[in-house]
Amino acid sequence: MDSKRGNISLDLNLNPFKDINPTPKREFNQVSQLEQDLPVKDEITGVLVEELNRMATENKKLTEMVTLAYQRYDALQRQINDLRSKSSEKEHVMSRKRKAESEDYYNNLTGINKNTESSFSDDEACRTPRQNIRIKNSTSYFRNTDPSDKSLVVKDGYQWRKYGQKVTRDNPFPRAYFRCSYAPSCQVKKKVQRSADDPSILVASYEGEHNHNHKHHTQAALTFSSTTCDPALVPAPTSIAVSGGSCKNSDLSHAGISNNAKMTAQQLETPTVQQILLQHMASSLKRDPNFAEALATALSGRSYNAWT
DNA sequence: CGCTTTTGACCAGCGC
DNA sequence: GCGCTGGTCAAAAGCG
Repeated sequence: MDSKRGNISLDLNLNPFKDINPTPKREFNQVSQLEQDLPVKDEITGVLVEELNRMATENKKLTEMVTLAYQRYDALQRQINDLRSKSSEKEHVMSRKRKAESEDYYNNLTGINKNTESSFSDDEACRTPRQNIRIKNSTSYFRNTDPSDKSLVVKDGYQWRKYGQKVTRDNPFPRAYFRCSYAPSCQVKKKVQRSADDPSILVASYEGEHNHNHKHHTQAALTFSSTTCDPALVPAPTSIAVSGGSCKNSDLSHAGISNNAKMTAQQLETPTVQQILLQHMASSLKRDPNFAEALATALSGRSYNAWT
């Protein structure tokens, strides 16, 4: 893993006085005096070498801490993804019968043979001719910014009509049922339910595929589907979406730094992302005159204290 | 007035 | 057969 991450050393500038102007006059005078006093100069050199060694040790410790934090974060992300995939499998098994029923319902309505993804394995999907047109399912996660909002309305760019609400057994929060209301022929449905673990997260399950392109124009944020990245299916919510998806091409620049923690393990394991992040951190610290001055002050203060 | 939301009733599958 | 559960229907109410 470290080989993928690359060099994550903080690369601290251990000679901060080099780039800082002007050099304090008092220091210059002290150096001049020190040149006249060789025993004191040797002592100062020893102190500086000791300080350099100490900084190198601290740098190494910090590097180890960052590495450890990355390892722990990756492990947690893997656990979350495992739990998500297990719960998704369980839900597919439970609803297999019902999905088959809804499939018949769609067939009666449209006259087109469609199958749910959960009804066939991928191998079967490849072998079965009627798999050419399939009902696609996906799950998206939306962060609800307003805790008082209990309407379960998810702004994903499409126009929905609510046709039912139920309290389910495994979740204290009600589940809302929506149909696409833009086109009568569009049979896309979605279920929205607040996450039992985190009530601030709305879980939207989409069933089917829009047969039109109607969307609102305010598509500010991104979504990452946990089961598919089909752009025709994945909605474009105006709220912030989170999930364990794998849309590698997603532009994360709009997600904001607060969403960094929500990036998938796969995304974080990408060496380029980590390297860019680390390079950005390092360059930001290097460019920041306040940081350099603070570091120089700290070092000069320590050295000055050592001298006195 | 037309559209959406609410909400109780209804239906079908499933396990016992 | 019965009860539980998830999904859907449809009448009434709400809203602009």
